[in-house]
Amino acid sequence: MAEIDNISIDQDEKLPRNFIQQQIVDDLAEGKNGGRVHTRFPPEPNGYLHIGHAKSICLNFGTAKKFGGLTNLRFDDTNPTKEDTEYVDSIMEDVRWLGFDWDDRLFYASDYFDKLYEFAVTLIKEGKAYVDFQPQETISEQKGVPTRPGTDSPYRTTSPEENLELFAKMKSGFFNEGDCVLRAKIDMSSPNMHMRDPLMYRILKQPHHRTDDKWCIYPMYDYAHGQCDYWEGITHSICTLEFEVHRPLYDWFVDQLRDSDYRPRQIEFSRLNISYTVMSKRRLLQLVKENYVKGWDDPRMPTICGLRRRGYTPESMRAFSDMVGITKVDGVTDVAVLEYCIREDLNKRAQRVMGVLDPIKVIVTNYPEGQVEEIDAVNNPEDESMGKRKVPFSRELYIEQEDFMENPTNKFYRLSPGREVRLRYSYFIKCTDVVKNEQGKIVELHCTYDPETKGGNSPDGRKVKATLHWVAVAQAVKAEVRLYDRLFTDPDPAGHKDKDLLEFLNPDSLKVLTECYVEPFVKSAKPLSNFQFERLGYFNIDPDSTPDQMVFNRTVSLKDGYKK
RNA sequence: UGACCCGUGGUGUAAUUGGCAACACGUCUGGUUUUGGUCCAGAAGAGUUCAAGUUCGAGCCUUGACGGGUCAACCA
Repeated sequence: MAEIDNISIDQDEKLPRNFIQQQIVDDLAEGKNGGRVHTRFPPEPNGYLHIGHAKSICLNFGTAKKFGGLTNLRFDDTNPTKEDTEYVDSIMEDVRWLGFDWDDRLFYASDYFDKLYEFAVTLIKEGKAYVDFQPQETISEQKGVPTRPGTDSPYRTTSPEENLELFAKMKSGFFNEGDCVLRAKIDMSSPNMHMRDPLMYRILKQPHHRTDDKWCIYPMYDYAHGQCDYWEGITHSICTLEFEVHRPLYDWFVDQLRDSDYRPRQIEFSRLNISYTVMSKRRLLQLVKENYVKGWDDPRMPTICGLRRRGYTPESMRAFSDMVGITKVDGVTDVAVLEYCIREDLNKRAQRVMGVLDPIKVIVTNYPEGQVEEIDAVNNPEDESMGKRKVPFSRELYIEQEDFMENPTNKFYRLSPGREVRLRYSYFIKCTDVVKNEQGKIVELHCTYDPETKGGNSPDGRKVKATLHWVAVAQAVKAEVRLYDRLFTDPDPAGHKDKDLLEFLNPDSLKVLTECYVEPFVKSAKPLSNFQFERLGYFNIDPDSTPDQMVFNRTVSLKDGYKK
């Protein structure tokens, strides 16, 4: 583990400084916050984390580490109507899986409910907050529109003494949901809508997943976040671009609270978008709820649990996060970059194995019936230390239907009648007969092998143009293989104002093959193990897999240089 | 018609702070190869949204346009 950390630090050193790191360098140079760097990852536990969160996790933990600082995990659980411990657990699992550790610094916004209440009381006493009994629509109307100033609430002039009493009644449950709210008294004519007397508390008579029914008033995000940062000693509060206009409010609350030079600073960066998928919790939830996918961990989902099930490694996701960079530019990253990252990682590490997805039987007519040879095969040509294994070879084999063409085109140089190819690690074979059924469909190929070519080379220096993967029929493990394609047919499915993203759902995003054959070696592997099926791609064992019925996911295909 | 933010090859980022626009992905050649993978060598592709200004010199500073985004939830 230590070794992996060192490697990632070394790589990090080579990366150019992003604008956030630059700002931290500047802050440090100015001697801010006693030279401390402390970040936090603050998800709301109302859904599963996706790869955009992974970028934020890498950014927050990575940035702090780079400057010798710390990172907290904090659940932003100020809305009991949406949150649940199910999400808390999955989020912790995902952060750990990505390779990050918050040590003992696990916090919840709900940890601060008492302090937030006390602070609200202070603001009321200072005449900076008031209880407003107007209906929601009226408050909204009074806020006006961005181009026109708002108007004051009639409750804005209530005395602090009376507000104190009213707020206490709010807390005690005297009022019903919607009767009133607590608002900060700031500036109803501010060009920034968030400064027009924002709501601090609303009444929600709902149990909270941690505080149960202790509270019936809950703080709003804007009222809670900066204060939580402050109390935790956060120095750099990194969030996404949509919070940019919240920053003056963030600063306003913190300024009311702080009593020293220390102040947390909000910095915004652009959220991650990846082509051919969507990245908002709302839309992902819709895909799950309406059964367009099989769950949050469906391997087609851009969720961390989905990508994990698909066969993505933490290393590949961290590499991806580094590669896309941090800016304030709103763009769409090509999914090919993600695919590059997992291929690069798995190329170095994945156990090679042979598997036939779309089989056609080959009879090696001059090979003795009943004979089985154990052929030596290299486990990973990129890593000699991974050693070798034995693969059974016999008279009846499966090869890929795609690897045979009765009337080959110019560029096709695999098996065809009369042509000789190599079976990987074993022998040269030559196709002598094509056996068809009554409908004219090819059902079997008859080949001869050259015993002199054992291991895959001919003593006479004869060359072949292709090497095929294969599996011996008798020893083959029959398996199900799930092939995934992009979820949407449009590079930016959520980017069309006039069209619903469901119009772009890819009907072929999942293809299940049930008649696949894999060499027996895979039987010994654990769930989620990554393999390369030679010439095809990277595959892993799905959690649905059982010893009797193995199930593989295709993580990603190999790059294919073959052009028809 | 307000405030704030953002515009650099197809895509994502860089440009040591004002000095020959670089890297990665992708694409295309060629070589090696017992994976049409990997690896190696190479190529094409932007003159930095536009315009003016400051300057010996601007992707970077200034001003103004244009284009895109965010903000008017008792969500975060």
